[in-house]
Amino acid sequence: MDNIKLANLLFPDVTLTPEDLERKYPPRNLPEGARVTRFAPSPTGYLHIGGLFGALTDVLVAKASKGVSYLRIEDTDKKREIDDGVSAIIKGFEAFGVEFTEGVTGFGTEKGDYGPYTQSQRVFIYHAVAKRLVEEGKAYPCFCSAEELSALREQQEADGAAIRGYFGKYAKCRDLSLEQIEANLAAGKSWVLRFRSQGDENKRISFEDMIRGKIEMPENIIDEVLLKSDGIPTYHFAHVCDDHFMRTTHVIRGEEWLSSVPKHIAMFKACGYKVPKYVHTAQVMKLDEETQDKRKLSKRKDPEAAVSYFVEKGFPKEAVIEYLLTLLNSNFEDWRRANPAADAMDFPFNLKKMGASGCLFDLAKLTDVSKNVISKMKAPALCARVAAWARDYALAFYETFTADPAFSTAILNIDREVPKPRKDLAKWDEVEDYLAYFFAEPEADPALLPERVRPADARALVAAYLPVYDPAEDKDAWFARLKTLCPGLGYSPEVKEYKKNPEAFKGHVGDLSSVIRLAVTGRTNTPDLCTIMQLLGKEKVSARLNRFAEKL
RNA sequence: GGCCCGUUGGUCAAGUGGUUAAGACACCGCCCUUUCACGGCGGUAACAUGGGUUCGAGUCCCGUACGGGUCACCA
Repeated sequence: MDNIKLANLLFPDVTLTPEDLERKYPPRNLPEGARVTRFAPSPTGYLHIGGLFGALTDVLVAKASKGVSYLRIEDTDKKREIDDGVSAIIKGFEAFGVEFTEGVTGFGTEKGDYGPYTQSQRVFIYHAVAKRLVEEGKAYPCFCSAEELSALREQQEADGAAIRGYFGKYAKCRDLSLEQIEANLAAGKSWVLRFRSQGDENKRISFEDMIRGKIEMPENIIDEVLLKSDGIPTYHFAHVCDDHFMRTTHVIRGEEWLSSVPKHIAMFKACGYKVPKYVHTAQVMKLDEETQDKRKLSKRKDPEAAVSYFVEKGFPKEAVIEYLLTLLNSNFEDWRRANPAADAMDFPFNLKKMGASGCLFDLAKLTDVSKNVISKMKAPALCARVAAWARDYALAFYETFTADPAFSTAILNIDREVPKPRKDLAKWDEVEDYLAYFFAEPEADPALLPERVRPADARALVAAYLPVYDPAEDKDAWFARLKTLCPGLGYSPEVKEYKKNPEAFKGHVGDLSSVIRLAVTGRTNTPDLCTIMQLLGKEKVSARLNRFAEKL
């Protein structure tokens, strides 16, 4: 068999050589130990939480080693591709502030010297490498139809074959003569290019996974498809060519790829390329409500699988990132405690600390992380974030919230910027309800009156309080004032006193403040009531107190 | 079915042959407190299972169970 002749027959127009490519994409000039990572999604749908998880790993690993991370679009499956797939991915990363040093930056735009970063634009590279492989007898054309291949599969299943696929005696086209190939080509038969595996099923190959350690598997013996009949490479071949010429040092990907590593190593070696380090990460799972089993987060069944879910709910991007980081490296929380103000992206990420088993996505924990993140924000920044979210997802609220920015900032500033700030808010979609009583008179329900306060007592309190109510009083004066009313109403001005001698009083000053809180806000719990009343103003407060008294 | 990965409290997890088996979330209790939060203190709760190896095993080896992945001209 004249391989050179075959190569020219298959790739008549390809003149570029792998050597040209080596010159075009030279080894990167990076400091010792710098890692080059890539995130390589297919534009087949929205950005998935698992995708964010993986991308974060890539970015952090590169950053911690002063290396490079890049975004490569793997659009080799035209059938599954969706129209705005690329922008969905880019937008997803933008929403969470994840930035790569290189690669695709938008629809049709990219940065970096190792491009193009979109696989459909790299066909010239795959073909140059493929041609060389044919010249060296390491790849061959296969003319089998889809029907023939599925027949083969059924046959193997019937035989109970341990290994299934296109290999050895099943590989009909592996040893076609040049004449047969020429005839097939002349007949216009479509073909794929297959890898001519040199593997031995009785031999084992071992490699090192940075998370799982040494892994041993049988050698690959399958003649995997390198180029599909449309000339576009399969994932496997694109992975080998791209990660070599983009000079990737660490291939970080989901564990679903673990079983194809022997295949990939064989291909790297056949091409004469150095095999990259492999890192197979565990999947993000969730607890299935029906079966109560852990299972992979599914795009179809789980709305929270899409990163857009968190954007819509209004989780601050920092919170989602922080939470993901706690899953990624469990010492993140310790680091955060030691570096409360540091940028999460400066966390010294350690691949070896990644868990090997799948973790459950825990919304309760995310909520906790988020409350902490929000509690540290200053009111003006918080206001801007709430407004930006509301403009997109709660327009009516946006109007009322932004009508008086100074007021909005002031009400969000209550009990904020103090040593122990409140942690009431976990996400932006809670803000509207949280602040509702500032923008509209609440419907105070008399049933929510404290146990120790009967309607008549509440009415008496309002009657006594209104004449002495002075909105100019500060918190201490405000409370002292309330205490002066207590004896006349049968309540104790001191809680301790009441506790010592409960029979002597109807209740204590706290019960009375609860009545005012209920009348003014409709709630049984709020931030500092005195400040709330000051911001509301005397007119509204008085009106609310009166209205409440009438209802009793 | 073959091959591979995984399994420490409800959840995320420290842990690399000798620990009273950390910590965080959730839950419960107490304290603080004008409410509620916050904060503080405390509590319930775990090495899937059976065999080895060893003076000693969550840690090493083998089997079993359960979960996951993979076996496409999808990634």
